[in-house]
Amino acid sequence: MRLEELGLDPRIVGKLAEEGIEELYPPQEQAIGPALEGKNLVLAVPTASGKSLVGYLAILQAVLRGGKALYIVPLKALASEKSEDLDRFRDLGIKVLESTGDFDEVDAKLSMYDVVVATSEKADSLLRHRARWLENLSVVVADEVHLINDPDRGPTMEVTLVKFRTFNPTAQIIALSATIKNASELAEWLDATLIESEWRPVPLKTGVYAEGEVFFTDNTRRKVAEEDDGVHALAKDAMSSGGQCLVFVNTRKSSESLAASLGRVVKGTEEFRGDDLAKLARRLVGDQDEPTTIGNKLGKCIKSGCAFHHAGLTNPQRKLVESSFKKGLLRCIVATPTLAAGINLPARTVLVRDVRRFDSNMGYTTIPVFEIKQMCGRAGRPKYDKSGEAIIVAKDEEERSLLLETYLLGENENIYSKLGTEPAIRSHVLALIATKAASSLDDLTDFFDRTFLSHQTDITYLNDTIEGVVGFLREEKMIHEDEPLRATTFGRLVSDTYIDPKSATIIRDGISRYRQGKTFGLLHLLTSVPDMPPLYLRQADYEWVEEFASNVSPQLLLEPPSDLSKYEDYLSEIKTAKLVDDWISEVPENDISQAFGIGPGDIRNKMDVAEWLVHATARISELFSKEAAQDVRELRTRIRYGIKPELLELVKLSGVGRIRARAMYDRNIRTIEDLRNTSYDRLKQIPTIGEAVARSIKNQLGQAEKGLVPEVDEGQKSLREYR
DNA sequence: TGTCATCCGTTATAGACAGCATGTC
DNA sequence: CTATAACGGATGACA
Repeated sequence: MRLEELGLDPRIVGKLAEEGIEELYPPQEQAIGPALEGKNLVLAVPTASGKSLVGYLAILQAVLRGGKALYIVPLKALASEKSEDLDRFRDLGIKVLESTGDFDEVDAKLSMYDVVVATSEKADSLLRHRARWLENLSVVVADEVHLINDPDRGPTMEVTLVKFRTFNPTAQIIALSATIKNASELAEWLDATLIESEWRPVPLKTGVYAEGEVFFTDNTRRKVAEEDDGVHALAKDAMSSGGQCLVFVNTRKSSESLAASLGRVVKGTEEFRGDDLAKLARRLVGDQDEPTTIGNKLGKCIKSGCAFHHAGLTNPQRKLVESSFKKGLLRCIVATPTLAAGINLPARTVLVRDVRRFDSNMGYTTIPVFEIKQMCGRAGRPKYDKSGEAIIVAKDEEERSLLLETYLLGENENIYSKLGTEPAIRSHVLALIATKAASSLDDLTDFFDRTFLSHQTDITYLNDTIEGVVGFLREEKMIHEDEPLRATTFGRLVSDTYIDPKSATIIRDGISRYRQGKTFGLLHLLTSVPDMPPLYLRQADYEWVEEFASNVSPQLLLEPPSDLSKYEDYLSEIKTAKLVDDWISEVPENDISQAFGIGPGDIRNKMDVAEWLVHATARISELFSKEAAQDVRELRTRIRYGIKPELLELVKLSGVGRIRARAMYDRNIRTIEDLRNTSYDRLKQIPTIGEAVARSIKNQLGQAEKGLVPEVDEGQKSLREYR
């Protein structure tokens, strides 16, 4: 069917034609009717089969008629991917804003935009902050709604959808999901039209390898040279015919070692472009603020044309790997599951080496069918490959048939609401009360009656939990004693800062014991809260952490646990606090990375969490412990930049972070006053400070040189991206 | 005596969302 | 409750 016949606004059709889109894929075509009619929709189709476009089209159509739209995604990386996609329609007059925790935007600014792309947490946060903009929504697209199944983050997605349906019943909900077994249940819950399909734009051939031979699901077979182990032989096969290859493994270590050895395979192919890769590797090292072991390792791998990819890498490193793979320069990536659910990064061949994975709660477990399919779904690049190939690697023939049955011929799992857990209820009940969406127990039960949880199970048992939570919130003075239920200032603050109420009580109690100089105690407070995921306590850590703990114990604000079963948690908290402490003592990144056995990316993530929590702590201390507030605010800046107190002044300048501030300080430029007395010429001589940064600093001091136009500050831009 | 290959027990294990700025009579 | 790759120390072969 031609695009014009679908009832799309001609302007959209024109724009799509420019993009080379003349007709829709079959599932898109099926979905577009109900989508444009404004019906609620559940579209459950494989990854990379173009389900986003359905969302985009509904959004565009609505916006051209004067509506507003929200596009919810599970990952920040996807938020930028989707907002870039939508931004291509800006000549139609559509203004798109990417809103995540990284990009701060005030409510007032929102009104300038037609479409907001946000993570589910950010969407919920906008609701908690009562953003007026949301009242005028006409379309809500929820991408990857199967996130509802996630124990940690699912409840937010679910609650957010219920809120939109409750407060804005006319808004159209478009839920995009991977193929799941109980999509119909989801559709019933949302009063939505269900469209399911297994169709893919590029045909996908799937099979399982064992002992030199791949059995495909279409009953064909293929022999593979057996001289190496399976993965090497398969990768060689894939790449020698000019294709790119994506390998999924279950640990970071494996991804690094496999990438190194697969590099030798890449070197033997025609597509190997050694010079360009060497250039790329050099760029990688040059881009880093501090050279790290993992960066060097990655550089080495990149030189051989095969990179690894996992969350220990920094964001710039990850992006570099992704973009050079897209360009075809890298021939192979060995990745942990980061890439399975992440951004769109297809390859002709996908190899799944591991179908089991270690889980700290459950031991060694099999990976859900749904996840393996997501990995396999990355095979086949639209427009480039005639077909994609995904092969799971088995140990022996017996396992081969098992894997074939369960993963390739078997059904996906159901998704289940995870909203029934106490932490989720605690946090969302408070938010409902704080935003005045609920003022009685009945209001709360009414709300929970509209959830997917309630659609799936009988939730009368929840009433006890809800009452218990309300009791807890009263006791902790987050809501007032009397009816109707109302949040206290404290309660509203907790809801607004988005921390777990439990965390808030720990912080509030701990902060009251703060005395000047107990900086480590503050750090420990931050790391002992449920919002801070604990660092793994290795056997070798035990001794030093224990010793360190006894040294710093006078500074602590919390009693060490008397309960022996919590002792390990306590040590792990101390270890994490020490990590933050090292960071704000300017211990080189690589030393931290080595000592704690984590990657630079992990350090960044941990510090992000710490900064968020220290901010919440600052707000809480303003309420309960004013004496501490100033010190906490200072600590916050130190965590943000990773600096000792002496650099606090210099870092106020935009474009100046830990590295440049330290460079100036060590050259006796220690205050803003010192900077004024430093000439532009001297400034630009300092390593890491070039002409542009020197000029920007002078501008900020009001010492702009004549004839120099103040320009957008490069330093600040890269800093933002980096964080 | 020093060096390297091999064996064998030990060790650690995927990912990633949230807030918000500052000041003054 | 489950497994396994990679590491590191101990051992042994050999010059």
